[in-house]
Amino acid sequence: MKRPTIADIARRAGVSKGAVSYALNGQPGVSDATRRRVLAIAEEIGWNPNSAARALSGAAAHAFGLALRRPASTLGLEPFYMELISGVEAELSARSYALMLQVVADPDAEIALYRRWWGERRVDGVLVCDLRLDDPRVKVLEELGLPAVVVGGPEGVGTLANVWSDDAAAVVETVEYLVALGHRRIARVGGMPDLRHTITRVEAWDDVCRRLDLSMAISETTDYSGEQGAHATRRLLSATPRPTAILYDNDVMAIAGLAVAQEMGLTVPGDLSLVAFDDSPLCRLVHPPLTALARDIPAYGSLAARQLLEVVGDGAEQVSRQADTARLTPRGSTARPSGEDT
Amino acid sequence: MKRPTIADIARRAGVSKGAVSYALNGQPGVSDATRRRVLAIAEEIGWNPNSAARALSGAAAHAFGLALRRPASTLGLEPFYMELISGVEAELSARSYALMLQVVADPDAEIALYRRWWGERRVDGVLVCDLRLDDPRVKVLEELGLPAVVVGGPEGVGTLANVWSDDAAAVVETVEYLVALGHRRIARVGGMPDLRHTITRVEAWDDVCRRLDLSMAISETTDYSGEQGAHATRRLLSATPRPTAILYDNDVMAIAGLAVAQEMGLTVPGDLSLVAFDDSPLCRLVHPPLTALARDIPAYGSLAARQLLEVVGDGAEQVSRQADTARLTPRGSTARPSGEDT
DNA sequence: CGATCTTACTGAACCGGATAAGTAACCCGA
DNA sequence: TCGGGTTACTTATCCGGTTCAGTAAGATCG
Repeated sequence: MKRPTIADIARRAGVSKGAVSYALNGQPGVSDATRRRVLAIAEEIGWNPNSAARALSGAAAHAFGLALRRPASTLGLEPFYMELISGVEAELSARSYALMLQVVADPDAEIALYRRWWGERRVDGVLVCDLRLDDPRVKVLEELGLPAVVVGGPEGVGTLANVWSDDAAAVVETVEYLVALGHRRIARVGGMPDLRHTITRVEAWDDVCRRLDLSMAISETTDYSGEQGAHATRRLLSATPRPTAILYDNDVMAIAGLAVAQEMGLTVPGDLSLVAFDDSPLCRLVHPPLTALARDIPAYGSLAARQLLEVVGDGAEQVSRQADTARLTPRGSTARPSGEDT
Repeated sequence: MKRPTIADIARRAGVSKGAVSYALNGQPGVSDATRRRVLAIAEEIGWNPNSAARALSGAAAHAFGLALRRPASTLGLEPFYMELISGVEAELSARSYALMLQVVADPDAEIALYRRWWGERRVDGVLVCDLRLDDPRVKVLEELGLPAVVVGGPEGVGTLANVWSDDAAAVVETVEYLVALGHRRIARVGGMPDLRHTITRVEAWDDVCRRLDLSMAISETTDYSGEQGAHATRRLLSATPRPTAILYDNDVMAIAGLAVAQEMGLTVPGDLSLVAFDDSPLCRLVHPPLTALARDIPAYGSLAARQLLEVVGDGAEQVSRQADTARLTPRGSTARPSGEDT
């Protein structure tokens, strides 16, 4: 029952601990015969290297950290994180890297967690999500020298590496598409206003709406929850005249918006067109299926993981890498506005 | 930049490493004055215990493991895991325990992962989900002596601790409710047939349907995906006569089923009543909102985490603890069947 | 006042690997 | 046949904590 160590292997093989270590790590210094014997014994008694002992001898922790600052409820609902994690995992598990996950309550707790993880040498690097304006985490990570990859940017990441996708282009494409369909009164239900990517989207939205000279272009902000999405939709649809199209910052709010529209007796897409930022299978499951700005989020996570592996590996200087821009995927929730509204 | 060790503290404080260790751990053997001095220095130079060194001296890894065997796509969609994780985290992060997450491809990979985690002393215990019939993981964990808590059961968990909820009672309650509303032809779209909890639900379903002598009681099995849920629904609704109510084994399939019904021109709940097992905010967001068997999944995760802490803590013998039974939460998707169907 | 007990430490071993330095044994060429 | 190089090891040290066995100095007490 006691877990075997290299000393056990050494005793059985009749050689020293050092020789066993060389044999197991493919280092030169032992004969092929001895190496085979050692490996066979290790296999036989089910030996695994004690990661603590390895780490103590200066090796890497072979683990990355990911702190999530969202309440439990939101976490469960939004597919984004889970998809991101599965993408990260795809990259890491192939390399036997572990992912340490922790939910934190606030920015201070997150920073304390980074200090602890790094101090305890539990992780070799971290992934940072939900970049904010003047995000204090960036400076702390730089000071600590803790390798990190920011999922977001490219602005405001300091000297940290990052991966990002061009949300501005996606917003512009969507608005142009809606306008091409004939919409002139459009609205937007956005996420939390202090998040970097929300700011990027708002700016792109304002620019393109001004450029196309739309008669109505309202932006609302929410906390990404279905409740607030529904509430914002209700407010928007109670206005006179009401918008003929709404762009949501995530799929959960778009689905909530769809339910509100149906409940208010509006037909989608006849009376109202809806577009969701981020596409999850949910968008295809509701009726009508939602037009969405699809991003391959697992791929985004994989890219971030690969980048972090690189940063940790060769201590590369800052690298900024761009993921694919969200693809506008028209489905049943968008159409030209009905005549009276045009 | 170099991370400080207790040797650094010892040098500064002018005492030995041993004294510093006693001081930092609240052990007797140092005077209050020295203890305060040591703690102040530790604080000042930003010392954190090296977890590897601690673990090497026989301490716990202060981490639990969770292996997920689902493809990336399903993981992102189903809120269950993320909610479970957030519940687990709520318990663990308060105790500075970390959660190691890894996605695995198949049962063998999962077992190999347990061996590795335990051998490398990376985790103090694991949470096991998706218990199957004759699940090979149980025996391996028992043999390894790796502390574990099965989320499921109570049958088939061997000598492992477990937490479970009474799905059979929930199924019975739901069927009785539908029958009380006047339904006599009901169907069920279930999850993967080799999962323990699916078997439990099927048996309860068969029993109660036989007892109530229903004229139609079909069970379909799926892989929990929205696609298969939609497909099963299409098949069920194409039958003559068709069922007037369907119980789904998760919310994703129920939402897919709702979309299928609407697409086939059936009104919900007029022509068809729907009930979802597991309630996520999604059920409230679609129109009509879905009647659901609500479980507090974060609480379920917390319970499992607390149990694992106990098992690890005092090496308690087998404990089986029951979580709350799913509560039937009627919403807009269930009603008495329209006259012709009764 | 000397024996004993307590307090507050020090020094060293230990955990399980990695690794540098040391050491036999053997081979090769001059 | 001897020096030099290689091979195949062994020995010892290190990583950063924990912990146990000392050990001085001071307090307590008969």
